[in-house]
Amino acid sequence: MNFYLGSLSVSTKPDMSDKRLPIDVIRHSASHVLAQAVISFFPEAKLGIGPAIENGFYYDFDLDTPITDEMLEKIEIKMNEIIKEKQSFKHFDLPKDKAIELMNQKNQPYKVELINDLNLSSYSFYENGPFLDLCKGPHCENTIRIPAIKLLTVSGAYWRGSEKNKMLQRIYGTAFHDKKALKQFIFQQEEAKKRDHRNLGKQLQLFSINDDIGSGLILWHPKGSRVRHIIESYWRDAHFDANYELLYSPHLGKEDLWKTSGHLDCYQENMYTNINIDNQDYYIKPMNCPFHLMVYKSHQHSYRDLPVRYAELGTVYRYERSGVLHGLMRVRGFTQDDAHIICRKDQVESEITDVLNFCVQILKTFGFHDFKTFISTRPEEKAIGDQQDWDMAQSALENAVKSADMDYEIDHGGGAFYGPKIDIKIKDAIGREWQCSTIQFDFNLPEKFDMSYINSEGNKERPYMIHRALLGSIERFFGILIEHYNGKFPTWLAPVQVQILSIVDKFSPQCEELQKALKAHNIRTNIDTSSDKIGAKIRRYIKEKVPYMIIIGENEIKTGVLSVRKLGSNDTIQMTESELICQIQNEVTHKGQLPTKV
RNA sequence: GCUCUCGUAGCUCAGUCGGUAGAGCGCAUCCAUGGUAAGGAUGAGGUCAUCGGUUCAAUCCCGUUCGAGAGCUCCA
Repeated sequence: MNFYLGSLSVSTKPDMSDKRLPIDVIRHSASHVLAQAVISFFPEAKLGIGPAIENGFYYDFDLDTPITDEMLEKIEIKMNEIIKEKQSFKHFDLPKDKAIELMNQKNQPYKVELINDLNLSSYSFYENGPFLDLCKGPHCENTIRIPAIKLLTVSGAYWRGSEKNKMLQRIYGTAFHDKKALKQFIFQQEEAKKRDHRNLGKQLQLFSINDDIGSGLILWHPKGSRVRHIIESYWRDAHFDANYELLYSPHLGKEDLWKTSGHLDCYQENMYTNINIDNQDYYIKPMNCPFHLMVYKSHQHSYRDLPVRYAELGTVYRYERSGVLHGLMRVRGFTQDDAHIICRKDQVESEITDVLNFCVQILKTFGFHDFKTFISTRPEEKAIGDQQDWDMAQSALENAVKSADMDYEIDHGGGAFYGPKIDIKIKDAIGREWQCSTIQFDFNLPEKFDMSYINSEGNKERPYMIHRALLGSIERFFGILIEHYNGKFPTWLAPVQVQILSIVDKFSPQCEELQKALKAHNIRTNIDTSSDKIGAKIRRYIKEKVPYMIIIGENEIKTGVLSVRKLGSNDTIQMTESELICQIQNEVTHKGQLPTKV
């Protein structure tokens, strides 16, 4: 819960003898200075909360005047003045009634609300200079110990995170131990901005989103489609190798199907409205599960048939509120790399282990090597399935993670009502974490769809069901890949692998000949025989981030040796056609290339 | 959905304190045939997102709708 006094989340005691205070203490102190600066400009501002957060701090204000970017600059200047004044942070406690009296006197209704709700025996306050705040602390001894600050953005935030409450203005800022660390942080932010998949998607002509088509609906351009096709081909081959069967299922289904599955009860707010066909209501699918289960149910299964592994690149549509849409990362129509494993109890653990290893294999192929796993267990309230099944499933998940030798954390009570799960987070080239993969037990759907198999005694038995997605959504994963590689796709993924450049346009026939030869080896090649100078052409394909450029001129034609320029290198390497083909094929076979260092 | 900010050529962006607009890249044509990050010239392209209001006059001011961005909330 993030709506308490931010200070409550700071548990570290400051050690004043240590020159390096905990970063949260510095940031939290900086948030007080921020509030102090804002109050100095707007004495009427009502204070919300001001905690330290992962990459900095914020403070919420109820203030009628909108805070502009220029104002933000002024506030930051003021903050630096306050810091230089070396104001001491003084701490004192008050009983509840006195605390409320003090905050009423300061005209701070939100603080009064917090005091009332916290219900403690005494309330802690911090004071520095003219500024006073309800706060558990701890703080720096004085403001000069806040070494480097920067204000970042202003945005809206609901009081206590609830849409029902008033929207306050939130100022985000950050603080670091020294100017160098602050600079590094700003550099990282800028780096993230530079490799924003929305910009790269436009520059590299990978995809677009068209207003006339609709928000959150992706148009895959030829180059993006090419990359997607490569991803999907690899994915399909890998799934066949791992003994999955691949399915295709329709994009909509009758109302009764979604009633049975429970989606109309539990998920309707994310589903698009009904389509009436021949007096029957149909719904566009937000998930693939019911279709896969229907395939399972299309005939009777023996215990000998299990496990059944059905996978599909299934395109689903979900209503997402307009404000949450974001490039490829959050869309309204997307393709899940979905699978459902239906198995016997005695197969559960090995299935989970296999899925986990398979998942790691696939993620590594795409250049991700840093993983964190989270096991979410049975929620306290309303969960279906008996405790034995939950225990069995949870230990299967834990054993699988252990045997894969992966670090994991347990999120107690964090599972869905229908079963426990493992989520896997991957770290990208600039240290950001993304959750793509999820492996979930489902004790619900087998019940609802009355799934069964015939056991060795000839009796009907309920199978176990595991739902999993490895890349998550192809759209989102593509967005993450673009940013991970900064648009410089490794050779096996690059939409164009080789760009052939002629020095002079009269060498076109030789270029075409080479292209034909490379194409015969499944190498994706384009030719530029335009009348631009070679320097201009090289510049163009560096910007297009093509892995290989081959320059064809008089010398090459005479010697029969190719001049090859690799992306990221300013030198040309001489190699024969077969050497080049061999090198590219080698990269394509091995995959898994890491992004270049930032 | 909510708060704030924004919407000018295919792209990135100037600009007009109210008198219907400009650059660079890209595109087209021509000249140039040049060896490793931009050769030169000419030209085409815009109801200044939409609808309405104020005004002699709106791209600019006010309001509406649509869309985008940063957040909140939610989530793959």
